[in-house]
Amino acid sequence: MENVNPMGDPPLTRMQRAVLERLRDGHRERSPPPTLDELGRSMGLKSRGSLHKHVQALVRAGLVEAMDGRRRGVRLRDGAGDGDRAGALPLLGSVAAGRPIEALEVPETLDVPEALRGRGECFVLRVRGDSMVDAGILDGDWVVVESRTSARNGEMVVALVDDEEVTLKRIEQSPGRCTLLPANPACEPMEYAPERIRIQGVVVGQMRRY
Amino acid sequence: MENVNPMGDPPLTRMQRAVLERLRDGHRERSPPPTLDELGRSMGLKSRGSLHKHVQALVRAGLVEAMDGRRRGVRLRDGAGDGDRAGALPLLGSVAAGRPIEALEVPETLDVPEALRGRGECFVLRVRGDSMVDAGILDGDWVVVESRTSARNGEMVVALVDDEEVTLKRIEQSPGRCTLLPANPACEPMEYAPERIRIQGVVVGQMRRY
DNA sequence: CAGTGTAGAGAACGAATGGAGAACGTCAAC
DNA sequence: GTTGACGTTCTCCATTCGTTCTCTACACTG
Repeated sequence: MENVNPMGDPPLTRMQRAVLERLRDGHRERSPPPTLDELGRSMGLKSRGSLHKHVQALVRAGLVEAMDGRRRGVRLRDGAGDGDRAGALPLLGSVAAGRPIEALEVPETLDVPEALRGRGECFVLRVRGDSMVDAGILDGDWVVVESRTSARNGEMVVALVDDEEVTLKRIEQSPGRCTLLPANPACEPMEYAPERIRIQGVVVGQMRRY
Repeated sequence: MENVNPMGDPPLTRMQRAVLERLRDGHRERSPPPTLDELGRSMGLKSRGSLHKHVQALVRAGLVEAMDGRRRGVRLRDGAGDGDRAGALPLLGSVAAGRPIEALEVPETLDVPEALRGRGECFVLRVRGDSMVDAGILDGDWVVVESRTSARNGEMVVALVDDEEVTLKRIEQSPGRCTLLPANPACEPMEYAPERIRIQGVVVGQMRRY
């Protein structure tokens, strides 16, 4: 009856989740992987045998590495660290002017240095097209976007237009008018009534690989 | 560095990691490589035999140089001294066309994701000026440079001219001629005899903060 | 009530870690 | 050549650790 596929396993029990949270805490604090005794002590438990069963459930769920005599201590698997700021941000897809965001089939993350991030929650988009080429953003570049719903004039934003199209442009807002400015002489500025535009975030960083 | 072991090898044990940390401490203090006795004494151990086993595990993990009768003392391998700075590359200064690299007064490093790096040794430079603006490299950007002494035509290189000036340009090489091409119509291509040019590296990545 | 699931304690087993120390051979210094 | 330092290999021993299992207690459901 052991189902190896994590998607098909029953949901984690309360205790299993508590163990996972404890492990994530330790991971955030950069503690070495705890032995069963250490983990048990930190949770007020006395029996390695009992704890072992909880840990094995997490192993089966793909969240924890399997242990053995040579792999001691309870280690979280990569990606099970619960969005700590260890370096990876979600790559949500690609953005090309006038289209919806092309979501990826498999969720990905991308390492982004702290120096390129904003203070709030960030995500990454891949740029398609050259509408911002004069601002030094080329086709294929990654942009780091801080989730925000407002922006200052001149900031580069990811904007949702009419709840269906997404675009990356510089924004100029005045009462009754919202202008999205490209950085490419071959493209035209676009003007909208403010209620048609929804700012999804502001660009705070950019990266390119050659 | 904990994850530097190839897939399949068990992670370092606690003791092995403690030995590694002790070696890194000595490295930071510029101490000479300790003998097994010295290292053991500094860790409260009495047996060179036991310690030797830990050191050999670090050798197998590629973190420590192999010892023998002539190579005495425990030496960290290059790059193994930097524990928590595994993602950091040296920031060597800034590069503006026609000037020497402006070295920093205090050595700095910069976090650079693996995705932006080349296979070889890399360093980072800050760009000054806009001679490469049409290639999407703006004043203030960081470029990730892989140390190389040769490049293919069309690659962007950091080149030393006449052993004194440094510049960031696209390179075109033919017999008897070496051309450094800007990406800004306000700047002129420069031609040199090949022996006047020394390629310091090739640009493999770029980053910008807003 | 019986059955099921969760959760804990604790015992036992075997493997692995990690230590001490002895012995051997190599190497450099004298 | 001699000597001491040093790396290497090996044996032996103690402890830790993961794993498996049994038993018990509690809560919930039909």
